[in-house]
Amino acid sequence: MLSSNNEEAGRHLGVDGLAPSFDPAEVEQGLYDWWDESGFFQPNEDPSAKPFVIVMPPPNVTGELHVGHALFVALQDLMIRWHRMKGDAALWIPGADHAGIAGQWVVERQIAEEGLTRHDLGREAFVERVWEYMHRLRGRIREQMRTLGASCDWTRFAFTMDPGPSHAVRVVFKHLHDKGLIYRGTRLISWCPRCMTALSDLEVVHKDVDGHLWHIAYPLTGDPSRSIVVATTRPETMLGDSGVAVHPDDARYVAEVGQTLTLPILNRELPIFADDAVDPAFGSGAVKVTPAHDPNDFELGKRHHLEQINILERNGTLNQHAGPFAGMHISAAREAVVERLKQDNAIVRIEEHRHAVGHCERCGSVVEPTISEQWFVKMQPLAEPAIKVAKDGTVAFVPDRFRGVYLNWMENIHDWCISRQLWWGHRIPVWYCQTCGETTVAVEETLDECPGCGGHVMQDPDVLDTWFSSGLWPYSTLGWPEQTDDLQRFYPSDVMETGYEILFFWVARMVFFGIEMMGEPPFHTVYLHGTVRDTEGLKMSKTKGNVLDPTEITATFGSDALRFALVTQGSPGLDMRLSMTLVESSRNFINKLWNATRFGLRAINECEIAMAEDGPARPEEPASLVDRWILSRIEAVTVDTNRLLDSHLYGEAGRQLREFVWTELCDWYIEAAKVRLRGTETERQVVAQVLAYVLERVMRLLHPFLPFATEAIWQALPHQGKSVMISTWPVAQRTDSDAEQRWLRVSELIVRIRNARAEVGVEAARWIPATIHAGEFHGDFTAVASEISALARVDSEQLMISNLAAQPGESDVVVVTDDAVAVLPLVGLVDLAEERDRLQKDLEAAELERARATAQLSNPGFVDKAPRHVVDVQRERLSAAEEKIAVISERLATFSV
RNA sequence: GGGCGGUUAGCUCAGCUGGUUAGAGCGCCACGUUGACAUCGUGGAGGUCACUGGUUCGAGUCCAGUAUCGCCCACCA
Repeated sequence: MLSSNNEEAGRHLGVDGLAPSFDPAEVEQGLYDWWDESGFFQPNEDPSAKPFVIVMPPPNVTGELHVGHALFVALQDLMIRWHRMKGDAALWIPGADHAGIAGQWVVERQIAEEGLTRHDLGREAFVERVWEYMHRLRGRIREQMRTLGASCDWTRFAFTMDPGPSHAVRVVFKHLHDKGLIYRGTRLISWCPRCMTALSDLEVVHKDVDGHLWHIAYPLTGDPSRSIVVATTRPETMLGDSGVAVHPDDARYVAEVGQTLTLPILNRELPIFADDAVDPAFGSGAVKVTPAHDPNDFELGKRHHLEQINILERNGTLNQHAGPFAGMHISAAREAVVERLKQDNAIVRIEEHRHAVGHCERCGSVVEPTISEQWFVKMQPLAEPAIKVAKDGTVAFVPDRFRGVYLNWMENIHDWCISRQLWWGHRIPVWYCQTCGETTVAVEETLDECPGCGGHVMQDPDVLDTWFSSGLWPYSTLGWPEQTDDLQRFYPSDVMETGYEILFFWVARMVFFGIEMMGEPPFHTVYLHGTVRDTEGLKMSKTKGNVLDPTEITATFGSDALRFALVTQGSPGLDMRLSMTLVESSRNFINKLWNATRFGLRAINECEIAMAEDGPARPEEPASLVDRWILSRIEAVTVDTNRLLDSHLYGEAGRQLREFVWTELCDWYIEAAKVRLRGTETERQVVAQVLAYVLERVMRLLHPFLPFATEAIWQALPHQGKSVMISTWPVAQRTDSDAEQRWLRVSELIVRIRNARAEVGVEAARWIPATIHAGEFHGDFTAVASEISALARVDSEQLMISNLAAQPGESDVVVVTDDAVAVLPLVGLVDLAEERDRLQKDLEAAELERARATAQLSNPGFVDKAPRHVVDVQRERLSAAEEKIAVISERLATFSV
């Protein structure tokens, strides 16, 4: 019976040794709770420990988690577990986001099913409903995170709408307001008529749509028989026109500048004026100017003191300024206006025209630019230091190309519209006195009276853009503005790991807010992952119905399998496709690891291998070349893993570990171990020690990738350690490249013998005799004769290793490697002609090899300029090929046919 | 309009500072139950590294250009 020495963990794990095959449900059962209850998720309190902090991108509390969340959990948990094992005070702060506009929308849709709107409920009751929803979902999201194994510190869980972060929002608002960086202004903003709120530039997504360019004739007031033709893609906005602009040098219109036109339908008089901004080559060269509904025209109108005529109501219907069209929704107005213009013969021409139209990021409605009084953050002063830290590398990007993307955005930034006409979110902390008219910005949640005159105050009805509060996340979660111990110790954080799609929304804003409020950026590294797509490469979305539920995958294959698939499939900054076969093959790998340990454990327990608390000792005097080889390899892999993790190449590190376990440990070492365990007691001891050492090391290296499985397996090993997650991260011992090279010769010979057996058609189960002529490496081959015998299925009684030239007989198969010749007497099996063909193929390969090496070496530039070791490799290659050719040729010569 | 990325085996992707015969998983073919694993083993087939130039002794890797797919940014009405 295989049993665990760690009763506590064993009890929680329900693991009593390792079952015959890996069962994710069994393994993950209760393990997370045990970790959590043991306090392993909280940062190391040792004051000398270096903090390593990741602030989790708070998922929106608007739905279940999807595989995109599983990806960030996998990557962040990997980094956190790795640093925790390195002895750092690793802190991963979990949280959730109230998701302003998205959150409100979800609940609005829910009550719509009851036939209600938010106005039927009223603000207070509606907000109450949203809170209920969020409370319910919050727990669900937390459960899913736990299922995924996220080792975040739940005692520090934060929600954007909680009192602490909300207070931080008000303090920042007041700070920026007092500094003049937040202002209220009447400006042209993007308005979603469906959500009935202002949006920031980022919340407007531009889509190219096929439209038309309408050419409309505006008659001259002074001479209605003549007209100027303007071109527009949005004819309905003509209702708000207050001028027509032409280029100052445009000869066609130079005479008309200063005159006026009569606006069709409404008969308003419009001045004709000149401005450099007009492109004479586009359309008719004359542009209608609608200052209240077009960003360009807004600027133009300001320069030329034009009237701003707002034709829109908040809900997207046209107001009294639209004359006969008042009350109509703007989406219907285009057709109506065009129809009317046609009747009036004002339409001169209609062209096909493809152009970009802004849509609401959340609901997809066409966004209307409109003039409105809103709150803004003045960006220029905040952007400057945020540009500097990206340029000088204070904040690094992985992959680095996102630095440019970030800078391009920061350098062309516009002021940020932060007020939203919603009910769900942080209320703007501004109070207006009904008596004296004074405006007060308060950090308190409520203000009872006007601090100036004691009059009655009313709070601004609007709420803040949800990204305002997320932007403060790296310190609002640590108790700021109180100078808490957490804040002292854990700000700034280290790595910001998130999707590239929120680089501007979130990352950029955290940077400038962090510098402004805390005096330094909130992290030194931004690691950006890609989007998880479906098997077809399509983005997952609820409407497409191709969203994968991580908990379903987890239930079948386990969290580790999903995480390993996500981590090893991806590369920083690139999208990836996730398929079930990929998750399945990851699960298969875990099963392999599991079973390798089952094999190892038997030897370890039989030999009663002692292990210190933090793992077994490195075997001092390994008996065999295979031992030296695998011990060297595990150290090399340790070096590589460290190097790759340091360079944020997590996927590559995982793939490399998988490769090591499967190919080197299982296919070679364990296979070789099988025969050696039948050997002397000393040999058995060594094998068991090596297995213990390597397996224990592998569990630690893989723990950040496969937290559940490695813990379960590690607990089954006979040591006194408490948990692999708080064991020491491996640092490499010396490697032994001599052993690695020598074993390579042996394994190559074995592969070649197997290959020859297969080609000749020797049954797999059949043991055959062999003579190996090993020249200068004869000693190596002798030392591992039993391994060769077992792995190549050569009868050990009949295996002869000699440094004398082999004397192949008539029906022998001859296998030639760089370092050895194996002669396999296979009487009755060998077809001479086939054998000759086989050798002929080998000969051709060797000749090609020789030709290539010769070509390289006869190139004078190569020998002179290439580094010594590269040239040496070619020389060795040449002499090996020559030797091979000699041996094969000699053998071929004995075939008389 | 500007910027960025992908293009490597049938499929999904690695290939990190240029250096032997370009790798893995899945799929495919042929065998196969040795002290773990059929969620497996052994052997094998399969690639003009999108294309064209260039730099270099040497290019999948660096440079320039082309094609193609995709993404981001952008107030030409």
